[in-house]
This record gives sequence, C-alpha cells and structure tokens, in this order.
Amino acid sequence: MSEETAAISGSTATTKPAAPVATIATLGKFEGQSVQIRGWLYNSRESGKLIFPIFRDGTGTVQGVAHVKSVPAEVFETLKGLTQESSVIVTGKVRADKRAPGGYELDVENVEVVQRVPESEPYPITPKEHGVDFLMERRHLWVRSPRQSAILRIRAEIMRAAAEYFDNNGFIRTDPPILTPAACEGTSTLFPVDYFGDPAFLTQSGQLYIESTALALGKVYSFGPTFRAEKSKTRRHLTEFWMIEPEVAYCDLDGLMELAENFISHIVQSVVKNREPELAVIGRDVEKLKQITPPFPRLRYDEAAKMLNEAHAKGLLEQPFEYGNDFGSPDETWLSSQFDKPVMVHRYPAAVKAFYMEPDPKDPNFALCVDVLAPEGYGEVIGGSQRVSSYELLKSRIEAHNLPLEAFQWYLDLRRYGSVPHAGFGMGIERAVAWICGLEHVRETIPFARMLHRIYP
RNA sequence: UCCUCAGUAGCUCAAUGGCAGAGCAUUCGGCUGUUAACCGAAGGGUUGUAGGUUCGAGUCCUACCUGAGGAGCCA
Repeated sequence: MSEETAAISGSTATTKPAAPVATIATLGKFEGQSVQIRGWLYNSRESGKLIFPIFRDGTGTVQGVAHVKSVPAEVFETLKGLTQESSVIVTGKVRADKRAPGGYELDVENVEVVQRVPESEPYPITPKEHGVDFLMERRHLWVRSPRQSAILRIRAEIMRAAAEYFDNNGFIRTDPPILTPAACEGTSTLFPVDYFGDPAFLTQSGQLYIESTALALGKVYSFGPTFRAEKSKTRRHLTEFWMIEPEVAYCDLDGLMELAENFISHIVQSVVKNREPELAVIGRDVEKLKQITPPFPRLRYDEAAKMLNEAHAKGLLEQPFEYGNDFGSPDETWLSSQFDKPVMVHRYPAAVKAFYMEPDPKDPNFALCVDVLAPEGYGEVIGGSQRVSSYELLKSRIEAHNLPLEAFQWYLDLRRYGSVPHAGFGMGIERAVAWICGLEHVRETIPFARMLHRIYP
C-alpha cells in the first residue's frame, strides 16, 4: 500500500499545505495529527449545530465532524449545505473512533472548496438506489461510488498479478496487432474497419500471431483488448473485452492445464492478499477465494457429459444434454457449480472445436483442448488447446472449414519451418473479475462497458 | 436472429377502465453523535412514440422506439 501514501504533491497552486497530505486509506498512520485530504464530498448529514460531512478521495471514505463551536464560522457556513460531489481540500485532525466504519474520523479544521456543485444541477447519483440503465448512462460518474471503485481496484490487481505471473515465469510479452486483415479463427463476427480503402477488422484474438512469437521466443503472452461483433445479450458478454493469452513452444495439453491452474491460483491469492478492504466493500466471501489453489479437478468431456445426463435424469437440468455437442450455457453453469475450485474440462469432440486444435493421438475424434470453468456457476473463464503442428493436417483443416488459404499462408509457414508441439490459452479478464468479485454482470468489471446496446459514454 | 419482461416526477416505485400518488433527491425551516439520520413545509407530470377501442385509457388493442433478462455464439 506504499504507493497510496504517495499522493499528488504540491501540484495545486491553491494553498501551501500547512498539514501533510494524507490518503483516507492510510489515515491510521496520522492519528492525532492534522492532515490534508484532497477529495470530494460524498455525503453530508446535518444536525443543527453539528455537521457530519463524509469525504472520499479515491482510496476510501471518512466521516468528518464539524461543530459550530469548534470550527471557524466561515468553515461551518461552507460545510452547511455543501452539495454532494463538490471537490474540497479538507484539513482536519485524525481521531480513532469506535463508531466509525473505517476506525477513524476527521475533526474538521478547515475546508477549501475547489469547485462547488450548483444546487440547480445536483449530482445525479444519490446514495439511494438507482436502476441499471440510469447508472450505465452515467457510468462516467458511477465509477466514483465506493462499490464501483473497489471493483476497478480489484480489476487492476487481477491484471497486475496476471502479467506478474508470466513475467516471473520466463514469458515475454508480445502483443499482436489489433487491426487485422482477416478473421483469426474464421468463426466469430468481426467489426469491419476501413483501412485506407481496404477492408480490415478489429482483432477477435491474438492467438495466431502469438503462435508465431512463441516459436521465436519460446514462452510468450499477449495482453490487450479484443472485439466480437456478435449480438450476444447476456450478463457474460461484452463486444470489447480484455484477454490475456500465453502461448508456449514445446508444451502439451497436460503442461497447459498445469500452467492454467497455477496462473489462476496466483491471481486469486494476489487479490486476497492485496485487496482485502475492497473485497470487504463489495461483500465478497473471501473464504471461497482462499481455497483456490492447485491442483484443480480435471474432467474428460465424456465424464462431464455423463454428469450432465445424470443431472437431467434427476431433474436438476431442464434441457437434456446431447452427447457430441458443445456444452450450452446452462450446462456450464451447472457443471461449474458442482465444484469449489475451477474445473478443467478437456478433450472435447474435435467436430465442435476450432480448426487449429490438435487431435488426441489416442482418439482423433477428440481435441487436445481444455475449458476452465470458474466455480459458483460462473462458467468458462479460460479456453485453450494444444495446436495442430502438422502442415498437412492444418492445411486440410483450413480447407475443410472453407477458410481462405491465401490468408493463412503465414500461419502455415509456422508448420513449414521448424514446427513443434505448442499450446496456449486465453483468459477473459472481465469474466475473471466477475467471478473473483462475485458479480452478477460483466458490465461492472470494466471502466466503460461496450455492449450490444451501449456505446455511451 | 429468436423468446420473455419493462417504460408514470431528477431517482426508486404505486394507482380495480373513473380527480396523477408516495418515499428519496432539491429548496426553506428545526434538531449537539448522525450512520441510506430524523421532523415540518414548498416546488416538481404531454404516464416512451403514433394510432385505435370507449362516455371516459397510465390501465385494453395494434405498430414502432428504448432498455433489461435469457437462448444461440463465445472469453
């Protein structure tokens, strides 16, 4: 938390700080001292000659106390009727108080209003309840709320820990292009872009490109936004989302599953360790996160299919599962809710999976692939596979899927020149955040969600 | 693309086919420990749009618009 004590210093020309600048998260270090808080008025309660302004500064909230007899008259008048979300620089003495939710209160000594929100146009997001549409329309302000900022802090920790895991384990970050000449996988619907008169598309996955850098550098990963133009309208879908994808040369499916469980466990334990206050703000059950450690349960597709059939027979699943199909969303939800840890389902029928997945040498009808389903019914957070390494097989697969062979010549080159077994996976950041935070919907996991019916603000 | 549901004050929601309402927010007044503070008062409405049925429509019918949840597809 040391970075949080290093607040913005000396850049505002308004006053010389008479008291040291503190952040609300680190107030405990300043008990008994006068400090400056640079923030905003979150809410205020008045009781005649006593005012309880609640301040926020991005690191937390703290209640101030101002009595008419204990502060200068002009300070009391300023606080009286000060509007929600007005920006303020507050000076006050830090005092431990058992009644305070954060353990500390601020006895106000001075208040400087940086900008006062006018009464004629009050801050629209009150501390009362609001509907989803209203809040999403004001997402640029909604991110100020304690719950939303806590989620964004956890998201940042998830992204930091994810990159840290790869950086500490010999992976080199190689980011693929976002503008691409053709479909990567030939399946999803893409966003078209005009590229100087030629058609181009926003990337739906960097996988094919990092297969190239994996064969150059050994172990690589990419981390960036991806785009899907599908008209999905569910709590698990965004049209623009972030994905982190490792790709490893000389790696098989078993090695990939080991990587996935260590990777996820590192992320979850980092969040538990470094974002405890934020998890408390959003009311997440930390005990469920603490048990996310390797190894994860592994299920063959066949075993999972058997479980689904039994569940349907017992009336636990509405729709019957047809062997040979990919799992539907309700199937994944039910399967993942049967485990306390993420479950790794591997070796799906090759027919329902992508063209680049390596067939199982023991039975080519199955692909060497794995989906990691997060517990508590969250479903797929990771999809990965060992990649086809044979030139002839890959070429025939591309043709069988009616994909343009010219566009894949560079990809086939990777099998012409020193092909090796290699494997990789992709993790959707927003689904991981939704699971780790225990959220209903991915729209709260990213600062500005892009969805089927939302591109504002 | 398909299925289901919703749209009334700034917000969250009521209103049997019969006068358009409440809480919160805002403004004014009161209150020396409040925790979504409380008490009193005031202002605030083309009931998503267009058409239809009816003596009379927020309410019933049709179309459209906007949004939400789900399916498919996926991370």
